[in-house]
Amino acid sequence: MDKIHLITKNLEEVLTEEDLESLVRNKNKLVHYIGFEISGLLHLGTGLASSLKIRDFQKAGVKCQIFLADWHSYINDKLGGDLKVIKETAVKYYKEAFKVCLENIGANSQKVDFILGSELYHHNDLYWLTFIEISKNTTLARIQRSIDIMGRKLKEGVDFAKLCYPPMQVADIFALGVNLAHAGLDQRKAHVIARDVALNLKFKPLLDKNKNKIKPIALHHHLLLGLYKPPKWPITKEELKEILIDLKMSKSKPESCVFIHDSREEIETKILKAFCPPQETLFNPPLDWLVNLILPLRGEVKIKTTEGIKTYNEAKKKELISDYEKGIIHPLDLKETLINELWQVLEPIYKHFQKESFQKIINKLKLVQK
RNA sequence: CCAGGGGUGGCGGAGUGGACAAACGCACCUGGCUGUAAACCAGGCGGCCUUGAGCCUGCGGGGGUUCGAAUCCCUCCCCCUGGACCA
Repeated sequence: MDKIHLITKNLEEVLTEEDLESLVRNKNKLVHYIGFEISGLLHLGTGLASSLKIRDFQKAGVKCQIFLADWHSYINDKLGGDLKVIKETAVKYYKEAFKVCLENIGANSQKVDFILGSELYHHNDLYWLTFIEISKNTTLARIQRSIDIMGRKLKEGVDFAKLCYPPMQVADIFALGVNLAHAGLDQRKAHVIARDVALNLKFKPLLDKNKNKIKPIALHHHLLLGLYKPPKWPITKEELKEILIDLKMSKSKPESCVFIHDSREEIETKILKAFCPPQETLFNPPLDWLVNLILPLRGEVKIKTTEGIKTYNEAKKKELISDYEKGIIHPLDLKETLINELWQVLEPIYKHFQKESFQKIINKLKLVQK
């Protein structure tokens, strides 16, 4: 099943493989969606890692949709909690930025549908009915536990609107008729709720081609690591697993991530400063980026090793990691490769946004911290 | 609406009339050491400059008392805990 391979490659988690197989086997129309909050500038994770999978999905014949979650962003106090600014940013910047990213990595942006949350909800009784149905089929405790999907902790005293966010996110999936719900691993809780309530929905359940109720399949891509050293180091594998989501690249920590608009100099500075212990492969941001982003993006990379220049392709991912572990790749050589390769990908995007009209909005968003 | 607790720098958290530009910790920045980063050591960390026992801004907002306020009073806003109200 080549289709399935395309859909699942480089993913961190698929819920569940069996469901996906049966969906494909029965020749159902595959409908994908990935949702984004509207906040600051796009970074590599949002802009490239997500687009990379969209490219794969398109190759597999999947209908792809990007959901611009303006209401969710409003609920989550993004962009100063100003819905007008959020909407404007979604339409004028996010859409454009995603299109550019998609095109630059070889996906077809024309065939991706962009959907604005507020438009989906407008005059849509069925949506709100589904929202209520989802809420009826889950518990307050569960919703409370799931608010980390918005990057928040319950203890910070959330307002009630924030508790509406998870069921809304789940309702989005059903309202859009999505059978392939795609997101970073941090969105797991919402997707699991969606799967748990799916068969109980009456008003707008997700159906297969034979009109049977089905659960949406959750596809979770890897979250690129932030460039900083973890708060605790050294750290055990188990401890790391627990805090991994907190260590993802985050636009609220500009030095932890690379934005799709960063100049070559900015990229260089950030990556050279990145945490990168020799021979460490468990938590090593530059190695992580190279393996999980650059390799799939570029197909192959050349790196200086003590055994001369070596070429690694996607199939040699494990070899690259083990070579680093053996110490035949020096951290600085790894970083230099990463910088060069990353710039190959980002330069056209960088140039595209040099136009004055974009610079204005980019500079505005640069000042935004959340 | 009531009662109690609270709002201090990027974060956590001291300070409760003068020695506070505000302890301490974390984060961050610079330099040294490493073929990267980390660790470690030294320094910095509100702003300004003519770098000074200098000036300005500053402890939720506004007003006041005082020679002097983050610290006292008034008032408003917001957060937390419980209660009341409503059913």
